[in-house]
Amino acid sequence: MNSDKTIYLIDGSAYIHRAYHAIKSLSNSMGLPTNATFGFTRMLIKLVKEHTPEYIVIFFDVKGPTFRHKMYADYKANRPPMPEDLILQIPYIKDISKGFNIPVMELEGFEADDLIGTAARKAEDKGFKVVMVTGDKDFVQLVTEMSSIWDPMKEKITDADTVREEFGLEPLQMIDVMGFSGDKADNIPGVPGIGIKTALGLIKNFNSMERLYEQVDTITKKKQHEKLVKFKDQAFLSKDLVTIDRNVPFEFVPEDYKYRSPDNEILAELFKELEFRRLQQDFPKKADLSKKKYHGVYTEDELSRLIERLEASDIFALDTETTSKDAMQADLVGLSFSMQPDEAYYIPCAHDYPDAPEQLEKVYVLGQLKQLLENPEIKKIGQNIKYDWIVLARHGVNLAGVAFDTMLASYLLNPSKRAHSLDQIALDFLDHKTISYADVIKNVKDPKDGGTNGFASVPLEYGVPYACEDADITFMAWQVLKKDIESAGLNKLMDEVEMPLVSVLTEMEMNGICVDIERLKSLSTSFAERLKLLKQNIFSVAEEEFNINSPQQLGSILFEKLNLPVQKKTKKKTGYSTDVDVLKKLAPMHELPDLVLKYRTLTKLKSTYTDALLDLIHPETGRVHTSFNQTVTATGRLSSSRPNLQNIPVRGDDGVEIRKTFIPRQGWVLVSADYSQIELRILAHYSDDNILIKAFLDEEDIHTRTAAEVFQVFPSFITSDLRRQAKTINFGIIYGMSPYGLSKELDISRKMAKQYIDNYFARYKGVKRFIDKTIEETGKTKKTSTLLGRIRLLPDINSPKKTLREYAERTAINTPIQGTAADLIKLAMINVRQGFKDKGLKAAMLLSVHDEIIFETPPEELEAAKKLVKEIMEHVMELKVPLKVNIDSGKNWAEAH
DNA sequence: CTGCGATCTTAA
DNA sequence: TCGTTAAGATCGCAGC
Repeated sequence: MNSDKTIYLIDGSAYIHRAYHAIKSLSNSMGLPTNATFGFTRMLIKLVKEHTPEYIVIFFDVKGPTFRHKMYADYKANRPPMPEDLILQIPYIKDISKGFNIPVMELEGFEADDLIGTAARKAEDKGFKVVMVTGDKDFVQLVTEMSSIWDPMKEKITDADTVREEFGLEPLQMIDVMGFSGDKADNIPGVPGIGIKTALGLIKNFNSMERLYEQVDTITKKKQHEKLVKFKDQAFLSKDLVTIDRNVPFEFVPEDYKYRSPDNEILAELFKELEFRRLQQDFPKKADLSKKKYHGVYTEDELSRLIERLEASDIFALDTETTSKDAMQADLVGLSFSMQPDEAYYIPCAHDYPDAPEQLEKVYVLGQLKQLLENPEIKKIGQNIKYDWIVLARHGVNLAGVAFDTMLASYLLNPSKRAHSLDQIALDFLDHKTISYADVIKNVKDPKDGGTNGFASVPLEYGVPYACEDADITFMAWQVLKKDIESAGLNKLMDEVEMPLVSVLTEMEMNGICVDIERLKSLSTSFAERLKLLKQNIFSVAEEEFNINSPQQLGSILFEKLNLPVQKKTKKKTGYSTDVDVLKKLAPMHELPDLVLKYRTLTKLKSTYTDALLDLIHPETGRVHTSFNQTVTATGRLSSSRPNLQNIPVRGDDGVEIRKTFIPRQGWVLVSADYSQIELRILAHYSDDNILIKAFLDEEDIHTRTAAEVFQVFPSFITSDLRRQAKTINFGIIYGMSPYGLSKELDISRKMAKQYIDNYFARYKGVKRFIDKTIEETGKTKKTSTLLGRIRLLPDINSPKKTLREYAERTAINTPIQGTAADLIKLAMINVRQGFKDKGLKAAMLLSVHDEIIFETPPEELEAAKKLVKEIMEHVMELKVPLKVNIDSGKNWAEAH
């Protein structure tokens, strides 16, 4: 007997349907839906990882009628046909199964249930233990002492004892129960009025359907007796329908189902096409490490030979290894280079661990490399080169000749991707799985003893191949990416905007901005005092102490203790919403909501701005050095982090107090230049709308103009409230707002909101045309683009799912507008920096906040700098309407803005 | 203790 | 179901 052998029988059809409905939206950049495929794959991975089965087989339903349809014409009659976007995924799901090396069984005229029932019986006969992998409750009848059910998604195991415990019956009796109760989903009628509860009771009393009918007259409940008698035939028919056929004619040869490990080659290929990035990493194609020529450079002789080779090549990839991810804090521990595929060099110069080999001095290495690195004629390739640029600059080397950044290239090709790391690029563009940093750092000896010092603590037998690979992959990725960039028509944007911007951002990050530390500290204390009072006040009003920061606890106080009316549930309907809108609505009814609102704004300001800012002041420069990310946003904007200086408060007295803590360096002036109505001007340009264009040419107030058009009132009669409403409409248009959204924002009826929008489009006909045309065009190309040719892929633009499609439509409108604004300000930053240099001005650019550039200048050059910046920004590109820049200066950011 | 999703708030 | 793009704090839960 081989009773220790276990076979897994997988209900494939059930899983693909479940995954399809559980995962709302997922598709690759080609628009191929992948939600069911992904869910199915995740289930298989879980199965294979957690259970390591010895025998395994997947079953699928076959399209078309089964023997049950012959018994009962209406079987599954209320089932809608399989959705189009699921049918498309079936071939991939079968391919995935093949990739896992799991055999697939299907048979015309039978459902997966019957095949599994039969297979289970035959396997039991041969002495196997059986695990049926499914989430379908119909399978309970197949459970025996040898066979159980496992639902990997709910982590639930159902064996014979569980069935007895849960239902109080033997598994086989569940057939009779279901015969009575029927099944809505499969259109099995059962006996009307008898549900699962009643049916369970009946079978507990009578043991089976047959026995029940033998003694049917002993049933005392009149109504129930009547129904049972009347629907007797239907009950037996239902029982037959729910009975899983355990005698389907097919061969069962266990040896055919013996499990082999997955075929990574096939899976890697599939995952790549489907764009399952996380999974792709788990099933890598094997790299051929043997052909790699990676070298450590330890002697003066080796270094000079390497430099000769680098000087002789037109272009090479470089990478730095350091002690920190923060470029402003990192110490250099080594450099790697690659000038041809599969070959790379690492020069360690500060690795420090017990028994570390002797290395070249850092100062010596940089001294030798300086000329090469600062030579603009010899081109350099990097991955996130801004990082290396800053690190090297802090070590006295000013990089020149930077020609290509692989991270930027990956971003331009598809800005919606979450990751543009070298690991991801290697997978996406080279089909290569890199050595993981986690694996390398694992080899650090005695991590507890004295703590690690980042890459400096990595032993060189691991450090050299890792560092070499970085340079090697960067070089090889460049070869692929430069071609992709060219064929996508992105080379101009790359060469004239993104690459030149890197050096501008490098300078800005190194400049940093000065903050008034004393002022910030006293602001923090004053916030703390006010918070203490507020907190006491809140607790006394609530008559109990609780965590005000917890929406959950706040919700139970507001809506359960105080019984205030619930306004809305949270997104995932897990609880009551307590956001600003809700609290504002509740404010007139009770004292508490308003206090909480005040508490919220104050804690936000204190924790996110005052306290966090103090923590991020650089120990040496005494300034705050944000990092600008060039590859995050889907539209082409920059983002800023640690700290995020793009969302420093501007509204409210306390916000202004925070802005006042940003100051120029001693004796200088802070200047802020911002584009006026940049997005609406871009809309005017794109749409060629007469009214919009005229309004900007005449320098009208655009929101007043819109109010006049939409509300049919002369501009001189527009009140500030009407102007406010028009402003909301103007922004709503840019974001593709619906009548519902507008009604909520303006607190008016939906009908009224629709009227406003209709009025808007009736007047601004060009805007309407632009929107329609853009959506139509995007439907064909599946992407939108900005004036400078930046693209964003929109695979869902023709999706049959309304929410997905409409979201894609909104982004198809918004991205060209927001993205073109981003193009403009990026160009402006490049030109302004160049302008300062050309005119010999000392002014230094510090920040950029979407439509605003902030710089500092000595006061004697203030007027010249302002004039230059305004001139450059306003003429960075010629649109159909003029660009307008407001520029102001002061002794802090609040004054300048 | 760490990671992660959900909720909430800040900006343009 | 219902307006775009971001970063970040905190809570509360799951898993180690």
